[in-house]
Amino acid sequence: MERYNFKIIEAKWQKFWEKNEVFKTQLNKKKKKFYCLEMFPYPSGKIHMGHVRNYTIGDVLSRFKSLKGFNVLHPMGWDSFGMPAENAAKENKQDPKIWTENNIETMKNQLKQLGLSIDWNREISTCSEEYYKHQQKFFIEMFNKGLVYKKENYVNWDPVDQTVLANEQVIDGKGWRSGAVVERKKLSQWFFKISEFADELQNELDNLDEWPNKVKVMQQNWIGKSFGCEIDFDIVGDDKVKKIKCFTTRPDTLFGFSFLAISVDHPLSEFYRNDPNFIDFREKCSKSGTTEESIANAEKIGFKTNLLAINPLDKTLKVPVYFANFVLMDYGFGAVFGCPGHDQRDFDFAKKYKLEIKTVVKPLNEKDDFKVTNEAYPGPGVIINSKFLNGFNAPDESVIETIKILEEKKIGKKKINFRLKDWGVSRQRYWGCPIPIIYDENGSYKTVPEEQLPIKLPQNINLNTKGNPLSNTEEWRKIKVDGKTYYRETDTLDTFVDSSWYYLRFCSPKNKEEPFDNEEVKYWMPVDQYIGGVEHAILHLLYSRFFMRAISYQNNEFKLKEPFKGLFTQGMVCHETYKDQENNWRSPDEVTTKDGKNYFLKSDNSNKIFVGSSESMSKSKRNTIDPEKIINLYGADAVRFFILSDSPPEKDVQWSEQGMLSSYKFIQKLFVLNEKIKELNNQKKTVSSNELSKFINQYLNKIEKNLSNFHYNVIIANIYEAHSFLSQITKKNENYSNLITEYSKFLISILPVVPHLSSECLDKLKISTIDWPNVDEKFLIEENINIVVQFNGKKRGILSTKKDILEEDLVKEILKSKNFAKFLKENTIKKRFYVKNRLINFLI
RNA sequence: GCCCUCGUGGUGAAAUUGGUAGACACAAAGGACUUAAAAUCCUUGCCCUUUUGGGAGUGCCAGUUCGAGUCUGGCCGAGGGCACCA
Repeated sequence: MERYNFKIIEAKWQKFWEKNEVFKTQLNKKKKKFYCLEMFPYPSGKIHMGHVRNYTIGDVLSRFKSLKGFNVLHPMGWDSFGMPAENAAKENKQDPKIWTENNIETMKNQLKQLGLSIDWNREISTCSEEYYKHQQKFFIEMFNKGLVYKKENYVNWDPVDQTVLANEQVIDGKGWRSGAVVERKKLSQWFFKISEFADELQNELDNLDEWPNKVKVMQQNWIGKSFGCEIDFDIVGDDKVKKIKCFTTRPDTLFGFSFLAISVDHPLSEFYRNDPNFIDFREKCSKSGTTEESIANAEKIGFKTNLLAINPLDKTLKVPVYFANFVLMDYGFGAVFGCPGHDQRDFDFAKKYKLEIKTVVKPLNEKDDFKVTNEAYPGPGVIINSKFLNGFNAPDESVIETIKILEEKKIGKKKINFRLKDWGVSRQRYWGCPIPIIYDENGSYKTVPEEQLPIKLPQNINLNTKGNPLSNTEEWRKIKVDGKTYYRETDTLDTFVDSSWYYLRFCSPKNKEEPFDNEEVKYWMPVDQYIGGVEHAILHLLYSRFFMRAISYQNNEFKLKEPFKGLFTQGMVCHETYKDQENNWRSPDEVTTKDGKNYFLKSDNSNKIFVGSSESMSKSKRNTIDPEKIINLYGADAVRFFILSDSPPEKDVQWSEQGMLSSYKFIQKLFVLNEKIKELNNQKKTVSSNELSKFINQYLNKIEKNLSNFHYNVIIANIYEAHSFLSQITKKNENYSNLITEYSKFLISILPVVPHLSSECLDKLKISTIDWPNVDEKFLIEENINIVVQFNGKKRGILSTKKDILEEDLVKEILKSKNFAKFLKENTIKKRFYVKNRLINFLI
C-alpha cells in the first residue's frame, strides 16, 4: 500500500493552485461575496506559531465559504513600516528597505508552505511608494476637512526609541514596544481629530453584534463617555480672575463643595510662573512617577492660591482655590470642584489640608443624621443638607434637577465629556510614511501641492544620528514650490495609520490613481470576518473605525462607517518554559526527558532542567517552536490539524510535541483509509448502506454547524469520529453502492482543514466536482431512539424504543420491564414528566 | 479601587442552551502481538460491592425547578482591561 508522502504531495498541490490561479478573486456581482481578512503581519523575519494559528483559522473559514459558493476575498499583505527595520539597519548597516523586502520574501514562502488560499495577486506592502502615496493624499484630504491639526503640547516621549507615543501606546507608564519609562516632553505634533467622532464611535459599538463583547467593552471604556455639566464658578481675591469653569458628573453634590482644584498646567498658572513656591510645587508634581503603584499611592498635594470660589447655589459660601496634582489638564477644563464627602480623592485632599467635609448624600438604608467619617461615600442615595435639593434620589433624579436649576440661572449647562483624546500621529523616525507638509522660512505651513506628490523617502541616508534622521538631510528637506524654498516636514506618520485603511486597498490593490476603486469597495466592503489578536482591541481597531469615518466625512461617494462586520480574536500559542541550573532560559530543542517527569539538557544530562508554567511563546523566554521546522517534519496539513485540535480558537492553546505527532499519524491514517476505499471501489458494488448515509449526513450536519460557529476544535473531534466509523465499516469489505458518494462528502468536508490531503484523495478517486455537500434531512431522522428513564429525577436506565412513541405506550413498556419494576416496588406513581423522545421522569 | 470574562477528570476540553456530564484528544496504568524494543490494537479511570448493581460528583454555600455544568443570590479563586477621567 502506498504511503502518504506529504513533502511531494503538498508541494504538488501548492504548485497546482498557483499555476491555475485558483485563489484569484474578481468582482462578480452574480455571486455573494465574502471578505475574510486576517490581521496582516509585520515582516520581522520569520513567521511564528501565532501567525500559523491566525492564518489557519482564516483559511479554514475562507475555504469553507468558498465551497459553499461564496465569492471569497482572502488577501495578504505586509505592515512593513516600523522601528525594527530601522534598528536592524542601524546594527547591520543595511538599508531598511532591503531588510524588509528580504523578510517579506522569506515569510511569503513560509506562508505559501502552509497551503493558504490567499490571492497573492493582491499582495500589498505599506512601505511601498505605491501604497503610502495614497496615504499622503488621505492626510491632505483630512487636513482640508479639518480633521488634522498641529498643536504643541505635552507628549509621551519614549527615551529609548526616541519617539513620541500615543496614549494608547503607553502601557503602565512604559512604551509599548521598548518598555522604557515614558517621559513628559513638550513638542509640536500633528493630530488626527478622532475626538470628532467620539460619540459615534461609542454609540455604534452597539450595532457590532458580531464582535466579541470583551472588545466592545474595552473600546467603550477607552472612549469613556460621561454625562454631566459644566459650571462657571465666580472667583474673588484677584481682579485678574473672574471665573473658573469646571466639569462635573455630580453637580447634585454642590452643597458639599469645600474647595476648588485646578491643574498645574491650567492657564491660571501663568500668574504664578515667577512665584518660587509655585515653581517648587510644580516640580514636585512632575516628579511623581508614572508607574502603576506610584499613581495609586501618590499623595494628594496642593498649592493654595489667594483666590476664593463662590458656591453658585449659595453665594454666601466661599471656598479656597488650590492647584492640585491630581487634576489633569487634558480632561474637562482642567479644574474640578471638590466635594470631599462623596469623592475619595477630594476626601484625601480635604483631610490633608483640613478642609470641611460635608455630607450631602445619605445611603438609602441609613438614618437622616448619616455622616461621612472614614471614607467618602460615592454611591447612590438621597440628597440631604442641600436646601432645595433635599429628598431627590441621587444620582439619577438629583443630577438632572441640579442641571435644570443651573441652566435656568445661566451658571452652567449640560455637557458630555469623553476620555478619548485626539490621536497624535507624528513620529521622529525615518522608516515611516512622510507627512505631506511643507514650511516656509517663517515656519508657517501648508500641504504639499498635488503635483509634488508623492513625497518619497530618501534612500542611503545615515541612520546613526541622534534624533530624527530625516531632519539631518538638508538636501531632501528643501523643496521648491513656485520658485520659493520650503522645508519638508521631517516627522513621519505613526505606523498605525498604515494599517488603518489597508483593508480598503485590498479591494483594488493595483489602482494607480486612487487609493481604492469605489465600485470594488462597494462590492467587497465591509470585511465580513476579521481575525486577529486581542492585543489590537483598542489601538488598531479604533483607529480603523475612525479612518472609515474620516474618509466618509463630507464625502458623497463613500458612506461606509464600520470596516469590520465580524471580529474574531484568537488566543495565543503557549509552551512550557524551561530553566537550567544556572537559571537561564532554555529552548524546547535543548531539553529532553525520558519519563515525562525529569528533564535534562540534551547536551549535558547532568544539568537538570526546571519546568516552568506554560506561557505564550516569546523569544525572551525561549519557548518558541519554529513553524518552518515543524512543517518540514510533519507537513502543513498536520500542523494545521494540530493547531486547531486542542482548544477553542478564542482561547490559548498549548503546544504539545505529543499532540503534534499524533496529528501527523492521524493524517497518515486518513490516507490509509482512502487507499482502502479506493481498493473497495474496484470491487463489484453491493447494496447501499443506510447506516453509512445516516452517519455521514449526521456528521455533515454537525460539522457545518461547528464550522459556522468557530468551534474548530470540535470539528477535529468530529473528523476523528468519522474516521473511526469509516474504518469500521470498510472492515466489512463491501463496496456499498453509496460508498463513494458518501465518502466523498467526508473528503470535501475536511478540505478546509487539510486541503492538500483532501485534494489528493479526491483526485485519486477521480472526484472532480467539489462543492460543499448538502445534508439530506431524511437521514437525520432516527426511527429508534433512546429514552432516559428517571425515578424521582434520578437516572435509572435507558430504554430503546420507536421514535415519537405515545406517552401511554412508553409508560406501559416501562412498567412491564423487569429493569424498572424494582424502582416502583409498591410505590404508586404520583406524577410524571415526559420530554418527547428524550426523557421520562416518574415521581413516586 | 472600577469594569469584563472564566472556574467541568492527571491535562487540553465536549455537552443539541434547563433533560444520559466528561464526546474527542494528550498523558498514565494494565493487557494483546513480538525473542525483545519500537510501532499498532484493546481495556481501565472517584467511592462501596467479587459481579449484577449502588452512591457521590461540574470552585464553595444557598435558592428556583420533576430535573441545574447550564437560571438567581452570596462567597472564594484565576485571568484580562482601565488608572487620580472629576
